[in-house]
Amino acid sequence: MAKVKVGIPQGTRDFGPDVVRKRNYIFNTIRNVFELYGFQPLETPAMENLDTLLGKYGDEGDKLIFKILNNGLNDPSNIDKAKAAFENVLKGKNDRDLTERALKYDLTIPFARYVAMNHNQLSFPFKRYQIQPVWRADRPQKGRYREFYQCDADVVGSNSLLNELELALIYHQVFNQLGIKHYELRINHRKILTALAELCGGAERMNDIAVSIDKLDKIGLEKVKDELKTKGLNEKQLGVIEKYLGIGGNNAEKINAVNDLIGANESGKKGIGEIKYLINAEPGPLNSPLIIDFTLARGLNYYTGTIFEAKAPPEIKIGSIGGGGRYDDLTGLFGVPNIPGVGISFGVDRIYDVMEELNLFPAEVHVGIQVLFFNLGENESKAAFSLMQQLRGKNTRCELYHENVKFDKQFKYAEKKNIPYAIIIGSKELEEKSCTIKNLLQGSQQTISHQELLNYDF
RNA sequence: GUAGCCAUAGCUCAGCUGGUUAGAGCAUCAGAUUGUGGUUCUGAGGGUCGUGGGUUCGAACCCCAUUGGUUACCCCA
Repeated sequence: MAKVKVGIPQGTRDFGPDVVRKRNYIFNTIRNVFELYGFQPLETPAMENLDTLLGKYGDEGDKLIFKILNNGLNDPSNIDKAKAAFENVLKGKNDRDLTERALKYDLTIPFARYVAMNHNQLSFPFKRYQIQPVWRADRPQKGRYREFYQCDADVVGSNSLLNELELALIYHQVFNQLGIKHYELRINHRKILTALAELCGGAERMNDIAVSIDKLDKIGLEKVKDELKTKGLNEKQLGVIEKYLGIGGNNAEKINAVNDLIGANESGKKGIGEIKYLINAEPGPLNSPLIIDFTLARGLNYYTGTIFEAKAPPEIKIGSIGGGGRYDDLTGLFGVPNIPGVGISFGVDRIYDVMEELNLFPAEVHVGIQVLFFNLGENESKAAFSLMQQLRGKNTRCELYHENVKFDKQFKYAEKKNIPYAIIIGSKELEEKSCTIKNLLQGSQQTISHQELLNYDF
């Protein structure tokens, strides 16, 4: 027997039964909270037209889009076109004659595309949630996969800050229900970053500046300044940056400090006002760990307002487990202007890793089958089968062992599959129309009638 | 795209500065135990040491290439 080499693509994973159960536990928790807040489900295709995705995630993002090769390239009548297209691609361009579809990179842009296509039928504000896989052609490493799930909730067609507030509360509620303590929900505002950029030579510098200051806690102040110097900032501008990065203290102190620095700027004023609203409006009961972090930038360049980032507990070096923000005009990219929106996303795969490391999955997650009927022969198993079907009718998950083998084996099977109850019907029980029920966790057993079994509380 | 580390039984790994026939634990199967598991004991199967080449009297070990995995940078969930 030759060993066939089998495998799955880099950065993808199979999920065995135990893992799927645990993942579903996370999905269900998130879905329930989304529904509680009035969001409705939506699904979009795995692939989109390449044009829909390109240019939405920045240059780095574009490189990470998985492109799908067109079919029919070997058709003789297309062969010259295909060759020319390939030449184009080698030069770093995209060519529709070679690839015109791509796997989706996130859920937000496909959602914007959906809203643009259906804005006449939708009633606004439109609140949707979406739980689907996305694909990125990244190098896999810890907490980073090429196929992973996002759980998004977005509201479009509303400028109200109430939406931001609700989305922040969703973060709290989901993480609390999952038992994840010590996570951080950091917020910032793109307009504050814009104001900073305007003080440092122009709004168009915002992305450069944001990318650099985002690295503060990783590489330190001096290196951030070095990096910005090479990007063309002068000493005076670096001074402003240094002051900005030096802002510390609690949320109120941070707001005062940033107000001194950029409060005179129009964008700055607006951004600060909105952040202030969120900090003060935040209801007390959840005792939120809402943290203002002026270095928070977030890469996706469609954000224009508040930005969120949910960070894993610091003892787990996995970074961000969710993120989101406000975008003024996402559908404008698809020809439908003036539909503002705001949304958040949960990274389920990373949340899973966090929960696994912190041992947060409840034991009940693992219980699949509740009852195993032992197989003790043809007539015995007939009786067992009939009882089993009645139990199934009462919504009890059960199974009959598939062949008549030694007890030993049947017990071990039950143990391995975490089945809490075994039901034994042998010749004796068959005769007196009873059955022996054994609690495998406690080791106790009793003989009861069929009727008692059907009313048993598993 | 750049860099480091790893690859030995189904799984986790050991294997001395290169030296006969490559080991352990777990798992699997069989028996002790024909209607009562989880413990224990006994035994068995299972490896062209990722692949290809080179150095050597001799390679799991050294060198080169290649494939796969993993971690970090970039970027990100």
